[in-house]
Amino acid sequence: MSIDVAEELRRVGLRATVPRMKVLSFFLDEQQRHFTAEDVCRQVADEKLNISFGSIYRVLQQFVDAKILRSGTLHSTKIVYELNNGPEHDHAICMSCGKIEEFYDPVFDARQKEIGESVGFLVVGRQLVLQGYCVKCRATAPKPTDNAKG
Amino acid sequence: MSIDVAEELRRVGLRATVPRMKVLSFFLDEQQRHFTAEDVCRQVADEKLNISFGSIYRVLQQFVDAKILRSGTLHSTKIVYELNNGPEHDHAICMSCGKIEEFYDPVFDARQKEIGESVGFLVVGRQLVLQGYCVKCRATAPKPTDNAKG
DNA sequence: TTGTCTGCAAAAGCTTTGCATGAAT
DNA sequence: ATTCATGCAAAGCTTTTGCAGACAA
Repeated sequence: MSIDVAEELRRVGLRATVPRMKVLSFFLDEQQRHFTAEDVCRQVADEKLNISFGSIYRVLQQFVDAKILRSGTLHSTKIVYELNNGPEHDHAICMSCGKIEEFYDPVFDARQKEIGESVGFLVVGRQLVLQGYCVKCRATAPKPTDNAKG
Repeated sequence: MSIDVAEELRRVGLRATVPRMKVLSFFLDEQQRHFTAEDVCRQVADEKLNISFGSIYRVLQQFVDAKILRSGTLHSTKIVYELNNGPEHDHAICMSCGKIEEFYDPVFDARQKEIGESVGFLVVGRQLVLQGYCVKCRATAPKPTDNAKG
């Protein structure tokens, strides 16, 4: 795994340092896809290796610039990072357990262009997060009152 | 104007204090609709009256709780507040000048429910911001390269 | 009077940055 | 050897909170 990530790093013009390789390996290995800087720092540093918060933030931002990662905000104001592989998508987040589902809907793409035109905007992107309750949380605590907007 | 806001405040169970009346009056008077706490503090305090940041934040949050205001994040990570009047809507923001347009689209409402079902979520709300360029900025600096996601 | 609110200032939470040491090429 | 990256710690920025004095009812 080390060789792969080292080459990938050099490919995008970054030196193959330990923190960078650890962070990239972490994203490539995990089943989960969405992590905050704190998540990454905790997971990457636990193996007796100390990697500072400053480096984590710097590396994550460099990876976003290099299109290795994408960043955004989902739950709170914390920045969430995910691998920039696979197709464009939006997110649905469970307000009870935090579970995140990704989805892609062509209807949104089409409508956002039309809506932009109706208000005189050339739309080039969007930030869309659906808030709700996943199957499991609906079963255990079905409380579909109106918590959020919409 | 003072009488109105004082009564409105008491109606929602809040004492009619100077900071609260000033803040509410500010939102009611302005043509613009979207303000950060810093915006409000700057605008409300300039008239020789000193209102602290602490109070601004407390009052804004109380107004959100009382359904007088709505809050969310549009541009940055700063919280943006708007009057909770008129219908539900989403926002389009110009990435060049910051201009904000509000819109409502029933297609989104319908689709978000269907999408939720397809991933097993009961969707109760959403956070949607379209990013683009307004008419004016398209005219002066038409640079529709791919800055943002989508 | 009584309970609430304010201004001040300090703290909290997340992220960024300066700097000297240390590592990659 | 040179250039760049790291760890540490301090600062930045937005928002929250504790507290004593002040105000609304």
